[in-house]
Amino acid sequence: MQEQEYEQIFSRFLAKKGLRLTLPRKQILDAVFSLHSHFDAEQLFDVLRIRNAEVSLATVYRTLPLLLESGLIQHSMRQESRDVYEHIFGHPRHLHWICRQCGSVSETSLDDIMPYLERSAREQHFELEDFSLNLMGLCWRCKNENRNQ
Amino acid sequence: MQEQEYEQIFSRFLAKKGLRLTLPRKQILDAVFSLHSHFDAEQLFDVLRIRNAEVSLATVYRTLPLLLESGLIQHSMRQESRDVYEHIFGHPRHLHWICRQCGSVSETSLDDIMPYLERSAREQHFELEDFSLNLMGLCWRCKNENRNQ
DNA sequence: GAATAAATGAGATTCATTCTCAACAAGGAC
DNA sequence: GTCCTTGTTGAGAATGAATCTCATTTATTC
Repeated sequence: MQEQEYEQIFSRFLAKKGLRLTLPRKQILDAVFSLHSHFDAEQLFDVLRIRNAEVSLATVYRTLPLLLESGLIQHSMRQESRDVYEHIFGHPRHLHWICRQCGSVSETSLDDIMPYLERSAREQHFELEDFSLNLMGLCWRCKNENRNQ
Repeated sequence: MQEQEYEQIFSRFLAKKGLRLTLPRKQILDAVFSLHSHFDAEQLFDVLRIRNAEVSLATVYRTLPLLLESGLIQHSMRQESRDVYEHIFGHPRHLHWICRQCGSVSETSLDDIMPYLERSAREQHFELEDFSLNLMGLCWRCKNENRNQ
């Protein structure tokens, strides 16, 4: 399965930094990849408890930056004053359309604008590592709802 | 001067909501437009004190959402766990290139990708109100510095 | 099997932001 | 004018996500 792959990636990443893939880290990693949508630290912590993994919230918070740096997850947005992440292993990067009314998040491809961003980065000699492209407004659902009131 | 213009805009916006352009709000508005770069709530508060405006931090925090909603400022990024804003009256919208090492922020035009975003919004019947397009990495300065070490 | 370095949980701490509340204005109705 | 409603403010308390501390445990090396 794919499981081995992300584990290998993380394990190698950690080794390169002189760190180890411990049980808590493995459990956090698995929890992250068991989710197929956005999550924040607290939600991830809940998933871990449901899976009977004895990992503290502190360790969750400590592991997130490592996962970010390894490239396995990305910081995808900030919602309700919480940092929201998603795993991006296998996924292509995408834009987020965030409804300010119902909070729903939908995604679209970045293909059309990626070449432009890359060219722009090259022109400035900027080394692009990460980015967040979030678009806020009203989804069609909420737009219609508001109209009918 | 331009001063009247943003004041009028804000005043009208407030009136539409049954609110008034009070002295503290006027002072905050002027402080915002006296700045020509990004700022957070605390920095804005400092500017107000320097200008001898007796405005509390609470009022600064209360006024920022109003300025946002009026379209006079935008939430441009989050840096060091603080929300960073900038006024956008007269300015065209832009992308932010944020260096993770030195914290510098540079801007480039959105012209090339805006049509795509608008088309994509139309296709989904999404009413676009606001967006943040932030690109993180290393600026050329820090990239060179790292190389020379 | 020391010695060194990394990891962890639990709880305390930080700090940006929001909330509460009492006091104060402004404007309309009469 | 006076009453009444509604908006506004400052000061400080409260919130809560994220980080830090520290004592303890675990792994690795020599």
